[in-house]
Amino acid sequence: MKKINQVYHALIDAYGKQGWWPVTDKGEVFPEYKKRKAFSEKQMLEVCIGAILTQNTSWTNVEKAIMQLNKNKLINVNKLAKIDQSKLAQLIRSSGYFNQKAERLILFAKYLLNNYSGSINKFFNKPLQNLRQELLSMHGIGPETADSIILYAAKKPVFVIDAYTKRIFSRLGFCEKDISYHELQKMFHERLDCDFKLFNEFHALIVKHAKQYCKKKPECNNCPLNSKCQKTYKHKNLLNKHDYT
DNA sequence: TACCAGGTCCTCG
DNA sequence: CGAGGACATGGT
Repeated sequence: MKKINQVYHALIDAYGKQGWWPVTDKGEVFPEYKKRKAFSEKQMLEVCIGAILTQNTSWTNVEKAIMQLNKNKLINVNKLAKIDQSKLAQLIRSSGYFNQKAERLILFAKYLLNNYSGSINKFFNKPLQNLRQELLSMHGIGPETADSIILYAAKKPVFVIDAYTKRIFSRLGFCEKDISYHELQKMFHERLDCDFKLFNEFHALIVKHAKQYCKKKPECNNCPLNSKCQKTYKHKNLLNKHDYT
């Protein structure tokens, strides 16, 4: 079995299934995505919104913002496309960078409205690569946000790379810490079965593990990947900050 | 108190 | 290209 699969199974054993993406329902934020047969348009839009709002921001801050949007019935393409930008910015204040993000949400909604009659389903009903190119062409949507939307909202198989992925897999010795987004994504695509459920679960586990053990300042005691890690940080108290990578 | 958090865009060299 | 800065809140 490939080493990368061993890492996946070790994470599953340690944390169990994560069941991402977190979605809200009736204005409440649920920590887990309940097993539904298919996302509604509203739920898909909420994932897209969450993907944009969580750019370099903690998810708890994003949850507060999404609850505000829910309260104001703004998880809706038509309404988002029309709302005053400064008003939207205040509603999503908790998610940080609120002026930028308000602009990005409105641009995203307007794009759907102008090109797909506001239908996310229509937009997602495109080949993965075309969808990805279109997402990347939008202002404010870079590779991670695009891939999060493709994987968690459109449910198509692309591996999401984020700061956590780089941190964990460089520490494991799979790559350099400054590897490019594209290169690291290629590593996962070449080594894993092309299965959106696998990509979904794996990435969610990476986030879980990065928050629990493989933090910026790693806590290597009892780390479930300890035996597979090249950097055990056994003497972490003696390390300088720059050695944490 | 300072640092951190599921990035992206812009500007410069 | 790539490095560096701007964007901003809330939790620890």
